[in-house]
Amino acid sequence: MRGLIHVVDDDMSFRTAIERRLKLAGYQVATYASAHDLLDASPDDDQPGCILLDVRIPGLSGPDLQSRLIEQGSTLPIIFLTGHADTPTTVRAIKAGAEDFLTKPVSSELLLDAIERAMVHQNATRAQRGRLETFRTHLATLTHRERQVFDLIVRGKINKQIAHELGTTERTVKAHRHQVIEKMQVHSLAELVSIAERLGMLDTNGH
Amino acid sequence: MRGLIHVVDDDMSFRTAIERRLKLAGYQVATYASAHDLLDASPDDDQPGCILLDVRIPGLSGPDLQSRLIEQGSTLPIIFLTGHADTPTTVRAIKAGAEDFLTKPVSSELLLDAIERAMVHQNATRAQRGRLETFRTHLATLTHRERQVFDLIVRGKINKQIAHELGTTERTVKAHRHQVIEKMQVHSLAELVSIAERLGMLDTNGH
DNA sequence: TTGCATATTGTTCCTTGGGACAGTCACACA
DNA sequence: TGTGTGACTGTCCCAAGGAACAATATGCAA
Repeated sequence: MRGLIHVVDDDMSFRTAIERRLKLAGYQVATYASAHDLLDASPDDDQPGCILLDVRIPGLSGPDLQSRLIEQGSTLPIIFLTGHADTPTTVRAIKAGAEDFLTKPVSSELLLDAIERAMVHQNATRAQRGRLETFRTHLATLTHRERQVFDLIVRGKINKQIAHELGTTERTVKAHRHQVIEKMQVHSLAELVSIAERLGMLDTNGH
Repeated sequence: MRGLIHVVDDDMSFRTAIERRLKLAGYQVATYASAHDLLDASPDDDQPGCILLDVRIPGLSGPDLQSRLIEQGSTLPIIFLTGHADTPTTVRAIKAGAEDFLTKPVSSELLLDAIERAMVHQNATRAQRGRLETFRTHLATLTHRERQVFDLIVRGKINKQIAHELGTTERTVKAHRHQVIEKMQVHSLAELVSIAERLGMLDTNGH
């Protein structure tokens, strides 16, 4: 089992043919006749796999589906595979983060190469995403006050300043600060800042 | 003066025509008959502007020139403008960071829109790049020892640990640490970590 | 009403960070 | 040989972070 390929195409004979080729290469395959069919199935984001997507399909178009998936936070790589490639559509798709854009008919070599790249890429980002997810989860457990303290800590404020800004005492800030490093499960201020930076919580100007 | 557009195309009549159109729109224009001509001129990276680039040109091709410029650290936005757009070339160009990929003939509206987007994008990244450049400059003034201390500081190590790892005393580390915050011109550990993170100096795993 | 979470604050003690002041040693360069 | 720089180290002292032990007040849910 090397991964699950989601094939979205309205042409049933094409779906059947591509499914056969992909299964021969060792992949699992799920086929969908429309974008909505895939949305309804809401494929697992974290499992190895990718989406093979036609551009022109009845109902929601390929790029439309791409937009939806992005909105939903999906990170399944998308490979477009279409018989009608025009430059603006290609550009938009790639800019929106599509893994590749291929034209029918496609050689097995090209297709499998693209899929392999997609898998590698997905793999590389999965771990990273997992860590960020963990951070966000921990962050969500902070109370409002703790979160305020967190924000000021990672901006380099010292307890005295934080206490002043929040209209409380240094002692109280210490208590919250303790809770923050506890809940975020870090061992140093440096880790906390690093996390905040990765989550885009620090202004690019900042200092 | 809204910006300087570098037009690279082997077709002189095209260069002349596009130059006229761009100047009408208020842009400055520099034209080049080949990729090497542009490389020789080595256009200013920080000035507002972008590159209008044909794909098929004698000698170094458009995508080849793009690669070269990327290697050289150029950040001038590149807009491809070609009469022969094929999907693989389009995909590669956009993936490599091209701002847009247009086909000849191009309407003034499309072209000027693309240029405007390129300028906005360049503007947004220029400030960010400037800051990073400043950081790198400061970083370069650190001595070897200071740099070692820097690396350990931003990983959350405390002076005692740093001293142990470097086989020196806590007092010495303090001295280097002082130099580091001095030379990097920051006011807190948080800032230091933030900078290190932005410069990609912290492992994505790290902790 | 009772129990829990949250926010708050205090005292004491220890560790860590950081400034001030001072000094040694090695090495490269004029 | 004198000068400068970088690395190294020491003492004294103060500021800041953090743990331990303790306590009060509020509001919400079982």
